Amino acid sequence: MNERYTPSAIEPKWQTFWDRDKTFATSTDQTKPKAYVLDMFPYPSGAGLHVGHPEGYTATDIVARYLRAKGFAVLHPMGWDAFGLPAEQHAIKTGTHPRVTTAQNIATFKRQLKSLGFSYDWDREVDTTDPGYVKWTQWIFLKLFHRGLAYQQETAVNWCPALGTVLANEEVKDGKSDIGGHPVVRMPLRQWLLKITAYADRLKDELASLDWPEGVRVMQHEWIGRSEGAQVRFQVAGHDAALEIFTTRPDTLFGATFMVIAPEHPLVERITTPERASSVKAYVAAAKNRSDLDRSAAKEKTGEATGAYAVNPVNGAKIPIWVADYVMMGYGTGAIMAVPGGDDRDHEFATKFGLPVIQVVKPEDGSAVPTGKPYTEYGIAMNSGAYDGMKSADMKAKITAELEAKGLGKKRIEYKLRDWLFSRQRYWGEPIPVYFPVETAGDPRKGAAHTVRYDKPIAVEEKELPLLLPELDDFKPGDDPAGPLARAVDWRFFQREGKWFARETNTMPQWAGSCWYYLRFMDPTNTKEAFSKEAAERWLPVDLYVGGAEHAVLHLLYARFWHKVLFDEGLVKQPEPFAKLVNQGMILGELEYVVETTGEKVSDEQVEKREGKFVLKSDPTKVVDARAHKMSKSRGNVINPDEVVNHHGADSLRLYEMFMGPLEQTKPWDTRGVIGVRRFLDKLYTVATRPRTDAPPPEEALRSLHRTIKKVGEDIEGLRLNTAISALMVLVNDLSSLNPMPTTLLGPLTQIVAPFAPHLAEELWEMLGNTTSVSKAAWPKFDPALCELSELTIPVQINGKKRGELKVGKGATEAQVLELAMADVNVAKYLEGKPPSRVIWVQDRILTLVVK
RNA sequence: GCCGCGGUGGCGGAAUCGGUAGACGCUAAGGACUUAAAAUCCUUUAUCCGCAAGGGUGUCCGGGUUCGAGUCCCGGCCGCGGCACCA
Repeated sequence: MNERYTPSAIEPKWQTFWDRDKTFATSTDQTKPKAYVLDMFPYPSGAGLHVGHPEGYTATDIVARYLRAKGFAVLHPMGWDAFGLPAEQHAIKTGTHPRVTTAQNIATFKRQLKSLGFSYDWDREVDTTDPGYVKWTQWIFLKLFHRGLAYQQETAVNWCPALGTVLANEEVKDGKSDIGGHPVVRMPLRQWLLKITAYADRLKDELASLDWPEGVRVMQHEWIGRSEGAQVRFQVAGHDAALEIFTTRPDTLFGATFMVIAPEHPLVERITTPERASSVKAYVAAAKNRSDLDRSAAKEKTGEATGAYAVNPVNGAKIPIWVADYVMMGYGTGAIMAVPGGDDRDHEFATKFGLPVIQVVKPEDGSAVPTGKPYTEYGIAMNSGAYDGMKSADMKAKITAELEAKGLGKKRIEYKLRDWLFSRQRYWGEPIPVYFPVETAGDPRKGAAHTVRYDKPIAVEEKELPLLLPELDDFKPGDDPAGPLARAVDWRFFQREGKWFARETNTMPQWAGSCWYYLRFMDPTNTKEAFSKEAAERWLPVDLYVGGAEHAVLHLLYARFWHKVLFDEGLVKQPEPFAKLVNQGMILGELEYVVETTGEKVSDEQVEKREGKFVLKSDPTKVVDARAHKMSKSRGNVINPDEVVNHHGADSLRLYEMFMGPLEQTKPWDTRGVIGVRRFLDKLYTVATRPRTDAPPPEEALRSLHRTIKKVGEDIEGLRLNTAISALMVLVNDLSSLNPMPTTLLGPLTQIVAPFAPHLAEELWEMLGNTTSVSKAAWPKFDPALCELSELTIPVQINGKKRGELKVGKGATEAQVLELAMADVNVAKYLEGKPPSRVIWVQDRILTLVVK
């Protein structure tokens, strides 16, 4: 036994033990209740683990260890989201195969995770790039394909020349790629899409059933963006053509003073008058070439009149049709009726181009609408013929029904959600398991002229899965939007029954593997199925899912979509995969102090606070900005968890990250703070290794123990891990004066420390003479009677101000406490001899007296 | 602009149901031990007046409800995150 706590000796010992003993193998005991505790699995980057990873992982580890001790069969797995761009980029630069890089990175991540003592069942490790996993990702794709949920389309896509690939709308920010920040342009390309819109309503409605952060639910709700309105037909004057528009406000039809159609609208050319043709043509051409960056950066409205007019179906008014890029082809019908009296954007446009504005809705409360501004709320109809005086909502329903009766319109529901662009022109992803007939006279592998019939896709047979990637030496995308796989001609083209076929050269996006990994964890070695029905029934849904808020929409929406498809296939019985979701907050770098005027960095010792602001001690006129920033290589504020482990041990790192503050909160790292939890472990070690006695413990110590057992359990269940650790510190402080140490206290103490600092707990547990892991022991029970303080300090308030304190036994009655209070000198001073006019006694908490 | 989250000592945070604001930890100061340093231990640490007892002030700001408000209500300010021509 060491004199002092030495994590570098203890931690490897127990990590090896857990590995050999398979301590954390998932229980197969069907009589136990189940708990599925899941982390968002990482992309194993070359940089290794950063301190953000262990935050969520420690939290779930604590929960998993606690639940095992409470008698649950716990599924707590870990794996790798290992397809993805960085490995491919690295391959392009160095020629190293992504598979090699990926394997190295996984090895690093795994070593680091193991060094932190997480209780994963490593026999269930999954790797999305493993052929045994890819097989089932492709298998699920085929399910979607056969259900008509995967289809091809020539679409204007976000082509990123620098990355040599197409990006989903979600991966483009302000016209630049989310990864790398390269420019993105629009170009038409044949693409695979998944029909997530077919599930829009279910994805929206079933959000309500989830125990998820409000913010994430709201974000998904808005992303889906359902709006109810009407489709209305406007005849184009002098043409045998009509403009179909979508509006959520058919009640403002009388206020439509012009129409706007998107530059890409099919009617643009046909209806434009000869006089306007050249201007419109130029505008449309310019709009097509404008990248997303330009479109989103442009504040000012632009547009051109087509010279054509439309007829308002409700009043026969002839109104001009304009082309403008503030109307997008991808939403609704690509055409709108513009109501400048009731819509900000239309108002701005009307103002710029001098178009008339008619107010058709007034506020219900009779208040005036400020002139020069549209009134966009619901209210009372005006300037709307026979509808004047109706409430907006009523008029909306009535006018829609009337238009429908005349065949001029109908109710319509629109979504912002678009179908999911599912193909990527990359190498390092799952090949899409589809091939196409090839029309050719020769051998296309040798360059014979050929036509690939992309319109006749054929699914790869299930028994041929997995369809693996070909070996390549050159991973460059090149200029060919078909992607690097197009160059692997021997892989791409094959003959069957004398006919030539070509494989799909697009691969799946990185999201594919992460859409269902939580299902594979339930049954990771199954070679016959993606997962068995029994496993699904045993483990679904995921009871606790912890990960970063950056996945609020994409991953979580895609995974829910796939899950619902599998639900419809009858493969899973729950409509939703993740019952409870928690986002861990980001860990920022250390606080930095910067002089506002000069930008000079200073240390916290050079700074003091005056009137709510930090200023330089040496020159208090200089204001210092104190803030923490996101960790980044360029800023040089990255904390490497390995260094913390080397210095203080994994238990200290785990404890510190949990002690910093609430799990969900963003919080700055403070290296000096680590010493606090390290001292706690040192103290615990000292207390637990001092001479012991079998004599019963003093009552106060016993009460402290029971109070802490209760609090730690409750706090873990509520994921309040910071206060749980604080409670453990209080307990150890309470026990530190006991010498010799009563043995009966040490067992439970070790057990409740174990989820947080498992290595040290195992060591102490062994010293107590146990021969099996502390994690095999049942969670200690507390005695409610021992959880309360025996003597309470009750404050006495007079007219809301605290004027005294009384020591009373728990359960003291109002009369008893009042009598004591009246006897208190200080209380008496404030009563001035008068009896209190009112006495408020909150049992065991506070006594308030009111005197007039 | 809209939506979500938040604002408490020098710092991270606690106060879970409207009931002693500042638990726990860091930092800082003083002391013990030591030849010395580190480590450890002890004391103090919201702020102002006071030797003390005690008292004043105090949870972003301004109002309100209440015996009592960090907590509830109304109005504002600031920070962070998301969305952003979606008709």
